[in-house]
Amino acid sequence: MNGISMIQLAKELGLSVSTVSKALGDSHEISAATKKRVLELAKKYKYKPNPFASNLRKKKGKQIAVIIPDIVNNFFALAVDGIESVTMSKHYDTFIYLTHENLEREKAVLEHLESGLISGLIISVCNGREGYSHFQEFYEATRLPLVFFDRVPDLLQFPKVITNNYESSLDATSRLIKAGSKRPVLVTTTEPMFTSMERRRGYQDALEKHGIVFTDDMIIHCTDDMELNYAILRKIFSQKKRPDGIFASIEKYAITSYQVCKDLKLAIPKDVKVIGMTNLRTAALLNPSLSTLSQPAFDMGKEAAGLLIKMIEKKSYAAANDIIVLPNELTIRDSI
Amino acid sequence: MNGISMIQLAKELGLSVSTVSKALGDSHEISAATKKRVLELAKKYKYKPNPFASNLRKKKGKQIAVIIPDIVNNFFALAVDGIESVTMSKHYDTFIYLTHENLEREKAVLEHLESGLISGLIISVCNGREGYSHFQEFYEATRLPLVFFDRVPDLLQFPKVITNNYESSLDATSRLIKAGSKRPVLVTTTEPMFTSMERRRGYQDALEKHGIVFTDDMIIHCTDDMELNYAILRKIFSQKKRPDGIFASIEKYAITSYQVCKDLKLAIPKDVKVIGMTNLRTAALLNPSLSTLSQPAFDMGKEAAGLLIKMIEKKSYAAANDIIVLPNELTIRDSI
DNA sequence: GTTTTTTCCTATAACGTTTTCGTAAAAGCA
DNA sequence: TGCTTTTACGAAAACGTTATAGGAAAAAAC
Repeated sequence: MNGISMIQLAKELGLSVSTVSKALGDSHEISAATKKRVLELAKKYKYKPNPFASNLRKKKGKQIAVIIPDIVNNFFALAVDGIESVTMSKHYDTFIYLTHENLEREKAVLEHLESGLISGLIISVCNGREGYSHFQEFYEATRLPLVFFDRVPDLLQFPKVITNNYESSLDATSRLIKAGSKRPVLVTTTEPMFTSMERRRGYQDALEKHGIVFTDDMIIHCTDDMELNYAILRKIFSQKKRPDGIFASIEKYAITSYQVCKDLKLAIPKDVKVIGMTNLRTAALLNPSLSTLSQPAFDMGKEAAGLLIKMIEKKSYAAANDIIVLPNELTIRDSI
Repeated sequence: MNGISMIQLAKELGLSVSTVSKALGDSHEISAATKKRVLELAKKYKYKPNPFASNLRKKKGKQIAVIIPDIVNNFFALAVDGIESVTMSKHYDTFIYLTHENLEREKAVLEHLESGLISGLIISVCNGREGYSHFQEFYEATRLPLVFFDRVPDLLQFPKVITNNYESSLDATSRLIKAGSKRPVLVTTTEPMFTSMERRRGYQDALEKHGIVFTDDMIIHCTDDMELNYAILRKIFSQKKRPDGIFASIEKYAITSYQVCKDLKLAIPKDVKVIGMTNLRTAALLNPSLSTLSQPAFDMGKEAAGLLIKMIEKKSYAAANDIIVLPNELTIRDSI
């Protein structure tokens, strides 16, 4: 703000503002000698172009936004890390907005961003599927490039970065069964999301593949309320005919499952085998170490940001309907 | 970008642009009737002021930046969560920059931000103490408000949000000793930071208070290299005269300590008592559950953002040298 | 009924860039 | 030489706001 402006540079150099601007932009219209003079003085005064003036005139800037449900979650933190690694290297600035699974908040952020503050947007949507129209509206209003990752709106035509949720869930469930589980349950969210539906599909197909009859009570719906989740799981695992396997499709549900088993004196993996969908670094240190299906969170962020910037810089229009699928990683530890 | 502008609003209303601007700004110079007309049309067209034009003219905007070493770390993630909760409610936009403990990167970000993109800055500095001059230079160049949190440059006069590292370390160490540890060690970083120095001071004073003679080898210096840390700790705990207590002053060192004890078949807490400085949510699920000294990360973020915005909006000049101290929380579990 | 004040609005100049267009001088070419 | 082309720059308009100064009409004051 307090720095020197192009006008002052021009004055001191005895040049016009437009010449200075072009020289700094390395335009072919400017002679090498002049460019050198300009650059040197600019360096001497540590000249930095005013981004507001520049963005205003060019009608776009090098700022993007990331909208995610939560940052206190290893998956999203890793994704942001991946995004930032790209935006940093490409000299973009990254805004961050947290929705905390609140649809109204998500809409509000989107509406706020219609002001044109940014040149592109990376999103992982919040829980629930009732409405995705605000994304469409945002796009209609701004025509700005949008990239979704992980939690994507399946019905909308936007570029997406996702994982092979179906295949890897099928795989994980199969491993539970092969390890001896006769009745593995799926612990998932009450909120219907594309990702969790895919995981469920993989889970059910694995059961079918191994000749296990699926019944509705094998899907355990948990919530955002950890206390309530504990109660739900405890009740189910206190039954005589309790499950002997858990595929926890959400990070925090694996932890609660562990707690319930510990408190009910159910031995893992003898009584209950567990695989958790999680990126927790402490998975290996739990007792027993937790087998995990982990998402390539950092790479998802990287891919999403790379795609977005490509779209912003129009190096590739083809990207518009790209769907990038990255593989989840299954790590078998002592819990199965 | 594609939205309607003030000029078009003015045209359609048969008013001048300045009238529209003032009406939208709820100026007293404009009659209630006119304000109503303007507001209604603005709403109808979903008018959003162009932030670049506005910021350019006003010479400031509602954007701030957060510079932190890492986001894949519960402490910083929580802090960002706290910051965002404030910036959201105050309608500020939050940029995020990660230094990954790289001083050059930190300097580069700061220099980039000298362009005037933001109106304020929240920082937790990266490892090492050799240079803090870039912060001073940034301030001289921009005169922008700056707030540090947790990892603060002790020698610079800026507002800070920290925790009672000294007192709580003294307390934690005392608990280790009272629990029976005759020779508790401090596992800390090689990088000299204000925070870790304070923790060390608390640790040493606790030893003295309980009549335990301190020797240099009771400070175990770990690095960023997890493998190396493992080797260092393993070597020390393999000795005949091994320590019987650990105060791990950095999150990840507690985990490594657990691993080493597990592999060396040292029972926690019988053979070794452990307290870790960490915000890990899984601390309670480790085997045995880890006693923690945790930082009020979310609140630190909240306080820092609140302070910053107060300074930006000049509601309080007095904030300039504020130091806010929040208490760490000691949670005793099974590891001592 | 004149002066003063208040009310409500407009004109215009910024803010610091980028871009379009114009043009003098230099260079190329026959 | 005279013509065209290229090179290297400048003038000025634009981007969409906000702030300052001013002014006409209405209201208030004397």
